[in-house]
Formats: sequence, C-alpha cells, structure tokens
Amino acid sequence: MEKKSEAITIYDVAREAGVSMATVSRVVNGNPNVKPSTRKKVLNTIRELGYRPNAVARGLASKKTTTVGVVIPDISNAFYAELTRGIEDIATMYHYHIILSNSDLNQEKEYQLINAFFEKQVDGLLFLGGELTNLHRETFSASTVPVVLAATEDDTAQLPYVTINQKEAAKEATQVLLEEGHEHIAFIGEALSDPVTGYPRYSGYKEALLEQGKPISEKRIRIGDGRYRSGYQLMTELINENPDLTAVFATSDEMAVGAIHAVQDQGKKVPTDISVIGFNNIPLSSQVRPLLSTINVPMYDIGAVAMRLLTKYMNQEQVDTSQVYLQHHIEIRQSNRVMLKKET
Amino acid sequence: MEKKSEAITIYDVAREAGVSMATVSRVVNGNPNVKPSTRKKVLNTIRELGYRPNAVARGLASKKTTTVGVVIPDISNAFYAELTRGIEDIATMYHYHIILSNSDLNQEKEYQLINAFFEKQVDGLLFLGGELTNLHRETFSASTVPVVLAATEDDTAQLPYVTINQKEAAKEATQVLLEEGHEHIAFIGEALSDPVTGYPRYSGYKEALLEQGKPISEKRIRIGDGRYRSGYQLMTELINENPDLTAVFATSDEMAVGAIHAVQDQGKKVPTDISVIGFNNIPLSSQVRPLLSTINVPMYDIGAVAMRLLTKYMNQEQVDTSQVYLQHHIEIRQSNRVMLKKET
DNA sequence: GTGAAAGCGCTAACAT
DNA sequence: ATGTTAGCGCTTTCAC
Repeated sequence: MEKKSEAITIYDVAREAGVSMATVSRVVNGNPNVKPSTRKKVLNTIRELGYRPNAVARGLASKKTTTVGVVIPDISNAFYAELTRGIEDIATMYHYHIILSNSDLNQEKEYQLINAFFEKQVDGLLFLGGELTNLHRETFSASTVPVVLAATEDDTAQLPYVTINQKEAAKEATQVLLEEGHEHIAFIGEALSDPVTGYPRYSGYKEALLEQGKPISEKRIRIGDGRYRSGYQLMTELINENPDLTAVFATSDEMAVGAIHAVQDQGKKVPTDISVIGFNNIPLSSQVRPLLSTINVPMYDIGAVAMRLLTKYMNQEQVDTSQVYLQHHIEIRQSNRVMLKKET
Repeated sequence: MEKKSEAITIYDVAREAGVSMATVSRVVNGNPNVKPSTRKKVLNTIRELGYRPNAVARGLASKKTTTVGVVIPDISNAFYAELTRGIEDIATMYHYHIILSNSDLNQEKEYQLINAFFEKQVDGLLFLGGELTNLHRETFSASTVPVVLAATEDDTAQLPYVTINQKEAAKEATQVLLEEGHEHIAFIGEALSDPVTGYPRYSGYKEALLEQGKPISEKRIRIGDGRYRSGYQLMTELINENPDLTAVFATSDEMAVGAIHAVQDQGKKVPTDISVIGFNNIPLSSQVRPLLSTINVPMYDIGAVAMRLLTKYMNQEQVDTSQVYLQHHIEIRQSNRVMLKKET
C-alpha cells in the first residue's frame, strides 16, 4: 500500500507501463479499442502504483461530473429523508453522486444553493419543496443543466416534476370521514402559501365538504407547522371551541398524532368519539396506538422516479411524460371508524 | 439574463473588462490587491455577462474542492438524518458542500464509497456508523485527506472521532431500572458485532447488573435490528417466556416503543407492570403514550462537532482533543416507574 | 490499436 | 496594482 506522498497521475502510469496517457485513459474508461495484452499490462501497473483517477480533472476535461445537486427543505424531516433515500439509491444505480443541502424553505437560500450547485457543474439538479418563484425559473432556464422537481409541481413553467395529486388525496381523506357520517369535520393544515402541503390540501378538504353540501366553518380550520406540538395544541383548541366535533383531518402525520393525544388528554377516545386521519404515512403513523389512518404518499418512489427522470434528461434520452403523478391511496387503520358499508 | 449558450469563462470577463485573467481571478476571490476602480469595473462586467466561476476548474487548479464526503449507514433513519443535519449546518457555515451516500453498513459498499470520495478529491471525509476494519484504516491512511468518525469510535487506530460513551449510557439506563427495584430486567439489543449500538451497550447493561449482584440470564436477552417491529416481536417472546419480567431496556427508541405496544397487547401496563427505557431520544419517543424514558443522545451535536473538527483538520488548525465524547443523559419520562428516592 | 498534442477554466507563482 | 505564464490531471480529436 502506497504511503502518503504526491498523488499518482495518469502520466505516471503511462510512463511506468510504457504506453501513452491516451491508452491509460482508454483502459480506465473501458474503451474497447485496446489490445487485451496492453490492457492487462496497464491494469497491472495501475494496481501496483495504486493509481486513482482524479475526478475533478476528468470533470474539467469531459464536462461531466457525475454529480447531481439536491436542494431539500430539511433532511431531518422524516418525509424528506425517505425521499432522499429514493433519490440516492437510483443515483447510485446510475453512478451518480449527490450533493445535498437544506434550504429550510427559505427562498434566498434556495436561490443561493441552486447557483452554488451550478458553479459546481452538477450534471443535473433535483429541487424539492418550496414554492417556485420567477427568480427560480429564470435561474433554471439560464442554465443548460436539467432540473427535475420532486414532491413539488409547477404549473406556469414547463419544468418536469414528480409528485402526487395533493388535492385529490386530501379530498379522499375528507370523503372517508364524510362517509362515516360526521357533521363536523375539522381541518388542521399547513401554511396555505405552501404550494405542496398548504393550499392544495386545503382545497381538497373544502371541495369534499362542498360536494356533500356541508358548511365550511372557520371555527373548524386551523393552520399549524406540520409538527407534533402544533397538532396537539391546535386540536386542544378545536375541541374546546367545538364541543360537537367528531372528526379531524390533519395534513401531516405528526400533527395527526398530536391531535390524537390532545383528544385523549381531553378525556375522549379515538376513534370512538373523534376520528382522525393524517397525511404522508411516515413510520410514526404505524408506531402509535391507535394506529393512524392516513394518506399513503410513496415518498421513496417520488425520489426514485424523480432521479430516474433526471438521468433520462442527463443522457438526452427520450422522455414521454415529464410531469408524473404517482399513485397515493388511503391507508385505513384504527384512528377512524370503520365504514359500515365495508361490511357488505 | 443570458440565454443558454456557451458558458462564459474568466477569459471572456477579462477581455470584456480590459484586464487580465489574473485580475478577474483576484476580484472573484476577494484578493485585496486590486484597485477599487478596476474591481468595480470587473464586477460590472461579471454581472453583465452573467459570469459564474467554474468550481471544477478552480478545484483542479487550487487542489481544493470545498466538498466533504459523508458515508452514512442510512439517511432514512431518524438518528442519522438528524446527525446529518448537524453536519450540513456546520458545513454550510464554513462554506463546504456535502456529498452524501448510504452504506447500509455494508463494508464492501463503505469501502467503495470512501474510494469514490477520494477520487472526487473531497477535502475531508466524515465516516459514520459501521465497524472499522483494517481495510478501512489502510484506505484512510493511504490518503492525505483528513477523516473524522462520527457516532463511531476507533480504539486501535488514531482516527479522530466524536461520539458518546455508549457503555456508560447503557449502564445508566440499566441502573435507573435497578434502582426501581426490579429483579428481572430484560435487554433488547442490536447485533453485538456493531461497535456502536451492539457490544458496548450490551456490556453496559451487563456491568450494571453485575455490580448489583443480579444474575444475567440468556432468557432475558434478545437481539433485534433496531426497528419497531423487532422490538414488538422480541418483547412478546420475552413476556411469554418470562412471566416474572418487570422491566426492559432496549437499545433503540423504536424497539422500545415496539416493546411498549407488545406489553400493552399482552394486557399489561407500562410502567405499572413493566418499565421500559429506550435509547437515542428520537422525536418518536416524545410522540407516543406513555412518553418514552430514554437516553438522550445529542445527535445533531455529534454531527456538528464532528464537522467542526473536520474543518480544523482541513485548515491545518491546531486541535487539542481529537477524540471527543459528548455528554449524554437519561431523560426520564413516563415509561418507567418514578423512583421513590426522588420524593425526598 | 496507439500516440501526440491541444485544450477544459482556473489559480498561483513570478514579473513588472 | 496588474499582467504573463505555467501548470492542475484528464479527455479527446486527429494522425499514424
């Protein structure tokens, strides 16, 4: 094993093996135009010298870095962590590496990150989360680097994305509750300005109620931050202000679980007194009692499919659908009442 | 805004601004040796042309990539996700980017990743998780790139690391249980071969029992995979085979929560009938009922401190302690009985 | 099948 | 304060 010294370059290998740099380059890159015997010879001296190609030099010469940038709101959030796993697995499969940075949904930071990644000459960019402004779009289109949005959509521009239909999913959750016969269904959502978790889910909730001719009341609507604490708090308020409440739909599992505990702390039972449905189906939802009924979002798949899509763009492959909606479904567990209809 | 075309280089800026490349390079890098007026001129044409420095070329010329590699077992695991957040925050603070890859604790994969990161010319490497073999050590020492271990330790080699004292922590958890007066305390651990979550925690458990003269019985020891399911399953077995069991220490919060539910499903109560204590203090532990008593591991800090330490090595700064143990503490909540002593 | 040589876009002496 | 000039380590025509 070589000790710490000046790094071995392709030139050293060439000299040592008695061939040219070009030939060494060819065997390193698996170019078939090399006589087996010389290939073997080169491979041997590579091993002897402990030669390790310099990816930076290669990147400069070839204009490819086999690296993709990932802008993510917060890696410590279970939802994004799982999604990132999907991204990384597919990236590995296609021999790409991932540069990861948290944006905290801060537009200024997002903008900086995108630019920093472009400076690093990423071959592609995956953008997750935040709202897309014109500044984002301009930056994207000023570059030739392919960009794919994950768990985000973009109506205005033609950016490719992969996500689920947020509004439909929220609507379905609300409908399940409606079918149980509840008169009053509360909503614990997230900032309406958030184009992913905010408005679309709110409007799905609203639409479901409207279709059944149920009144929408501000009294039953609360906006939290998606975390457990806010779910707990908001649900406590909701119960106090709405004694007749029998169901709630929360747009995140953490908030839903917080809501369940709030219900219990008020001396009521889930689902006997109050039904609760969450959103995302993060591991937490099947690690609490009662098990949380929730919308299953294929987080891993969103990441995986988005990354796969990105590889197609990077390889200039033909892509048929650039805006893909993955299938969601409602996972009925124990936090809502069983539908009578089911018994037929 | 410039349209997609050939990228603007430092040379274009120099020509356009009527200065040399060196001068442009100086202003881009904030070198003070530039007359204010020419600096301004250069800055202007940079803006006009939409020039964006090419980090790859810079990396090749300067032999610095401002990138650090992170080898992590699994980003979708709450523990590592939080730790990664700590790493990333400090990295950003010091203007580094992070290349992230999952190893799944697979040694072959770890080895490949380390080499791939070296090829990418990372300025430093953060290694988390797995067991350190001689192959790892050789690879590390064959390179001049500084390496720091996070949440892992290394007794044999002189690699720097930041972690907590696993054995002590496990011992404390067991002692808390012991102080409650339990005769039989079960242990749900993880593969003993794991140098972080495995053997050290097991030996802490054992040592605590031994010190109190309590017998150690195989009947009360189970090895799981750290996840909820295995905690549930193993606890179910434990209860069936040990009717006299009144306490359990699990080396992960997920397993501990699984254990709690197993207890409940057997018609017993936590902590009245059985006390349970977990390990890590991931968010889950304060999102279940009863709230889980657990060992608090400063995950974020481990990542942050490790990254900070790495920056010191990368800048060749003086470092006083290269092996740091962060403080852990036991977080008593509701899954174990309150100690009578406390009432005095 | 193999080699020579011209870059890739930038930094870092070294001059001036 | 600014310019000139070598590289950095590799890929990639283009010859042979």
